[in-house]
Amino acid sequence: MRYHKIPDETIRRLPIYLRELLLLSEKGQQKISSKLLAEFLGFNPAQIRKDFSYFGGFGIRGVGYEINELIKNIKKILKLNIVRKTALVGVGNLGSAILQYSGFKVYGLEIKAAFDTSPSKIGKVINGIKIESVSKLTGLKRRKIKLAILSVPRNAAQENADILVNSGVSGILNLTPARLVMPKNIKVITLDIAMYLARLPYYTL
Amino acid sequence: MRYHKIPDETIRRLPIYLRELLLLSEKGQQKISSKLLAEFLGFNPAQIRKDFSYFGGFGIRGVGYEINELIKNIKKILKLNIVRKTALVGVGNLGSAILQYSGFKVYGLEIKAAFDTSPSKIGKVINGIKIESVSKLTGLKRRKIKLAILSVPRNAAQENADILVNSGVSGILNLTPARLVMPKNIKVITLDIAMYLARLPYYTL
DNA sequence: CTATGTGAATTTATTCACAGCA
DNA sequence: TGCTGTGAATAAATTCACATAG
Repeated sequence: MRYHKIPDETIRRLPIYLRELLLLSEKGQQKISSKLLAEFLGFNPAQIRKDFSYFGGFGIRGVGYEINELIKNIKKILKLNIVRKTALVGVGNLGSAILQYSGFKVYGLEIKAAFDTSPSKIGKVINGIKIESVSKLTGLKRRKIKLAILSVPRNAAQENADILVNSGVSGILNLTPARLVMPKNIKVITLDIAMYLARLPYYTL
Repeated sequence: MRYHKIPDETIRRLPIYLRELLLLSEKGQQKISSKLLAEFLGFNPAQIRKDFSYFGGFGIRGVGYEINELIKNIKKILKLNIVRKTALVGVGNLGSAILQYSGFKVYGLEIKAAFDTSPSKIGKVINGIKIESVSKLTGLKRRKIKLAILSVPRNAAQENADILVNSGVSGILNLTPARLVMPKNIKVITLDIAMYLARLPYYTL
């Protein structure tokens, strides 16, 4: 295979494939074709094959893909082949829902620390995680936590993001509606739930 | 302007513009140029102008855009110019966080009803909304609620989505990791938080 | 024969560059 | 002059179509 820059869209789809494959694996499936996987996901089979081909291709011609092998490969690409420790900053309504959310596990993501400013929350334990003061954020470097979920109020977002970066965090899932200004070696993915709901009326009403 | 199919990507960006413009308006700003708005959002100015041009263009040459006018126009395009009533199905951790989330208001979205199966939750009031039995979902048609947020367990997702469609809902924000099979006049936007976090390690670790 | 892997073709989205209007 | 609106150019992503390997 010749050199190709890997499209961002391909990376965006990998976790979708992974989720479906994990489900199939759980059901005891061993093999899958691009055609069938595409049908399950509503994608085009060529797109699936092309996505995998950027990484060398994981299939067997005439046969298809071995599901567990494919899972291993995608996890490796996404660097999810080892457990990734994550910190949560801001244990409000959304934050505490996230602390209790079980959907991260399948991806090898584990929330290992939670922080808040409110004295009434500090010390409380949610889902086995003791809430710490945000002043303890600097300890993330020592604890080798490189990922963070930010769910503080909007006006505290930039400030806390800055602290996270200073504490060695290099990837932030920003659940606030704030635009974060960050050094460009830091990856920020912003996810404002309201913005998704706001697109629905256009299509349907 | 000649006829153009409006790109989905344009629609995806409109709520981003709207959010920023609302913020600027709040701060008392009156006018904005595509150049400045682009700078705020990290976009290309031509893209912003082109996005607006699909709808006829809202600016004044040599001057820029009148912020409040632009807000009005975007809201109209997104059909957010009147309050859109939304139902929440599934009042678990995530669901109750959403019931208490204040970020929908700026878009004219209001959660007006919440449903769950659990007898221990039915009748409870969260943020002014009384939780009803899912058996009451059929009443959505009468109550003219056309949008829904689905945050039930994965294995209950399809079933509840079907009920929603039968109750007249035409747009669903699917917060479960389930693939929903729906008639194609129903718009589903799926948002699995874990999938966003799962992309971070690729970029940064 | 079957289903992958991949150049080529096509479609879609972004950016350029400038005409046109306040 | 200054900034919009927009065709044209470019870039990116998707899909086709087929050679190739099992």
